[in-house]
Amino acid sequence: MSLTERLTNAVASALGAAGLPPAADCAWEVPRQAEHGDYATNAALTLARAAQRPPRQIAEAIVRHFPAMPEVDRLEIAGPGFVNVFLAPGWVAQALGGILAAGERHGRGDELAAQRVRLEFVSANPTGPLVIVNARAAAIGDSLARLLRARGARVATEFYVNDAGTQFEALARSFEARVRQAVGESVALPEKGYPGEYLIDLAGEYVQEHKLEGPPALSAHLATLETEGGVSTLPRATERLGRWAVARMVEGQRRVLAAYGVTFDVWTSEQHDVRDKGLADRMLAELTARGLAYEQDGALWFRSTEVGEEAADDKDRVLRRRSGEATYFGVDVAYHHWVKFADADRLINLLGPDHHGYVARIRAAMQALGHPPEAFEVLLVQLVTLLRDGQPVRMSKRRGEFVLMEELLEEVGRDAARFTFLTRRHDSPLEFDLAVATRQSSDNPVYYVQYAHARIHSIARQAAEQGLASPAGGAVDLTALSDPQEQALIKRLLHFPEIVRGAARALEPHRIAFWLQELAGAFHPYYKTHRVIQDDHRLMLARLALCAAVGRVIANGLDLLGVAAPETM
RNA sequence: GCGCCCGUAGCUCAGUUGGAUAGAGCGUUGGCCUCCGAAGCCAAAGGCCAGAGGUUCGAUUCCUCUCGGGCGCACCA
Repeated sequence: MSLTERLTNAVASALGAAGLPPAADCAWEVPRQAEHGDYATNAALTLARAAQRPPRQIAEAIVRHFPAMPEVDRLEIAGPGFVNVFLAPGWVAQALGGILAAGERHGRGDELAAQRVRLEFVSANPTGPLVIVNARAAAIGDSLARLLRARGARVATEFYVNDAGTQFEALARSFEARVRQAVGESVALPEKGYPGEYLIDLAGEYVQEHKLEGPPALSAHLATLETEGGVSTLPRATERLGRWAVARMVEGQRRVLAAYGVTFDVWTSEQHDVRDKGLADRMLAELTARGLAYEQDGALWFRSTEVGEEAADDKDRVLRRRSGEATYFGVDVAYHHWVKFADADRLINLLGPDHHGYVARIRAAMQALGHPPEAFEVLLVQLVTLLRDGQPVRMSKRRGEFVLMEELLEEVGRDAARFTFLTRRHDSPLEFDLAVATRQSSDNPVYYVQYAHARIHSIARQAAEQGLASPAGGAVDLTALSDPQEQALIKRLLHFPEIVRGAARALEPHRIAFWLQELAGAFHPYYKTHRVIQDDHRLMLARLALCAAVGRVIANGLDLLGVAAPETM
């Protein structure tokens, strides 16, 4: 049972003893001001109305009947009726032992143990290399997975490859044109094609790998491709070329993500895992049978406006075009219901802001199919405005101008890039100045946190070299840690599990990043003013234990962000 | 026109399901290495939390409106 849970029980017990009704919710917070104690509750304030008593009177009753606890040194009533709790220094010092014993598990919990989560992020179209905003989504998504797992959830991370439909066809046609150009044919890029240089490079690779020397060789090659099967409305050879390009593109994306430290449990192909299995047609039939879809003007429409009180869309949406082909939406409903919900009871999708108009209809469809509204969550990751020396850089795959995620990794580095993305809320637009990030890389807050970790390991190394390593477990007298800064550090470490729990519940990994900066910000000054390695052996061992715990928690926190915790820098 | 997100220090951003005196980094100014790592520490300056109402014991936080910025509103994905 956590400390705040024990405190809550104590309040309940006190209220009972005082003959007062139980507090509906007894929330504990850590006051900003140290003078206000280590924990404070507003229970008396929230209870005042129901109990028809002044809050301070209730607070007095709570304090008077509060059961004795080894954790608590004293209580105080403050302001309009807060009950402030001051922890007992002896108990705090001993609590450090619990943190050290928990080690890697300090911060973990099991309140999400019942959840099977399907977490989709990045899911960039296979029509070009990954760009900066993908790096942001990757950092957030990967950290979310780590957070949810830390609190017990079973998480499957997923990258959904949109390798079908209009965009795929545009890519296939563009790629074919580039291949033809590569062997010397004079053909123009299709009108809605992708002009990016990456397709030129890729076409060059294709020609080289297939040893296509000149237009005749290409024609013969394309003729052989025509004989093989295809599923889109494209000429078969064009589609085959497109498939090859997509496979290469996805492989490139996968490789960059891996270099970033992000791997996915599931790579879903729209073509193979949804369309080829006929899931879309099955879904459209099912929706029609359930009366959730209707025909009009030759198209099949979903009753978005009539489904789900909160999820209601503002207009009905097309599931199947007059041409007979399912829309992206139609496919997506089938995919969400039969693929994603097949082995998960909670879906979390990270999408770009351009998708936000799309969320309502998918949510409506999921509710109509019987999934509770809270089982489908969408996090809109806002755009990254990339600056170079203060000047905005346009990022458009279609115009072929962008800064690649790969380049970001080279210029800024994996840890600094991830940490920077994770020190912003996902829903606030982000300005990322490459020049500044590169020039000031040593001022990046990530190094501040990592430096504290490296410093701690340096101390431990020196202690070990001097034969001062701490004795086998339990022999350290932690009560030596009575200094206010030491007490404050331990209390901070004790907060960590609650911070992780809150970040996982709110799906906000940035809370971890900020908290780590605060922890490092408490450790560095402590280090400056307190000698760890020193003559007082008892105090030294206790301080070594404190440092070890701080290092351990920093490492645990950085791990939740997917950032390394180096022992030397 | 309708909908969503955002507006907090010069800049980039936090602000714990509404809590007590709104914080950090960068930048600026001034100090600190014969002593466990100066990627560090100490100090100063910097705010009408866009604005106006409302709910509340209490509002940066919730509601309404106004202003300002971004993004969506396809038988595209």
